[in-house]
Amino acid sequence: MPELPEVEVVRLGLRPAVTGARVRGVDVLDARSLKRHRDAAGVVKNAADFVAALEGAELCAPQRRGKFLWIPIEPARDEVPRALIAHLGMSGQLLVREPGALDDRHTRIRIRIENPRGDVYELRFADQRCFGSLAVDALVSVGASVVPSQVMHIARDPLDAAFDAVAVRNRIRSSSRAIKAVLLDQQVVSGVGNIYADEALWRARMHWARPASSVSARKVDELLVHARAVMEQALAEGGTSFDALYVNVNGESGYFARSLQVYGRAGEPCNRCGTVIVREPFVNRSSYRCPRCQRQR
DNA sequence: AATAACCCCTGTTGGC
DNA sequence: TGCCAACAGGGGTTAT
Repeated sequence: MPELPEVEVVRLGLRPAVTGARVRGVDVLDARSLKRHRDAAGVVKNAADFVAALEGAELCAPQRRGKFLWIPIEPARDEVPRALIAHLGMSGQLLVREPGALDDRHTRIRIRIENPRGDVYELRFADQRCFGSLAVDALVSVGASVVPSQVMHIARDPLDAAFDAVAVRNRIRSSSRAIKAVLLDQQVVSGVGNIYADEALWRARMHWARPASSVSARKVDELLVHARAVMEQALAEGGTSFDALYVNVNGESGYFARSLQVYGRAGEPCNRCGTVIVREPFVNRSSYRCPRCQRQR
């Protein structure tokens, strides 16, 4: 999927179009894209309920934690605060289009909005693989923050001002799992996916399979600094696009793919030492690393 | 409790 | 040319 930088690019793109806008109509073309639209017991609610929850709603500025995106709804009196939440999964896109613009492939849901200036846009959720979803979810308070109930268990991400690097480092080091598996665990640190995990590990010169508990505190701190740095850099370059699956709200690709050091570069030389990058199986996916810079030890 | 295995989907690509 | 397996950036649930 879109990982943190890609989701943040989408959030920034949505902001001017949706902040203060009012929902004028909703079309659910494929209810599979509402699998996260559930009641408190976790039972999926129907499309009509989703539409009713959004019709006429006033949207606030979009928020993000890790790879989750949400748009709080201005609450009516005596109503539970709620938000339109989005997870892009592996192939989800949120596009802002002019009304009547040419159809986007795999469009599953359309939301027509009108902003305070009277501009009308069509917010489109397109998703090839249907791993992503939209939903309307209750907002709940967790400590100092307010997040959708489905995001409660998601840890803060490295770009969050309240990210506690020391606590996260200690949590990482308390696990016997492979360091990469822990880095990908959204309940430990959120926002990092397969691409940026590999890139951060390369920058830290660390083998993905090292037991997290065997890595020194200093090295874990370093790894987290690299994870944050690589995601910030990717964000500045508009995110990573390998193909047309990840795009911003205008349907445009990001430029960070050209800056990747290991991900997707099997057979190519490491830019640090010239050794050929290898691809290794890792939980039904792949890990890329430099065999010389990132040795297991 | 923590961890591993498997599930959800569709489309593209590369080897035979 | 055609077929089929492998693969693709996700999270969640179930089993161990």
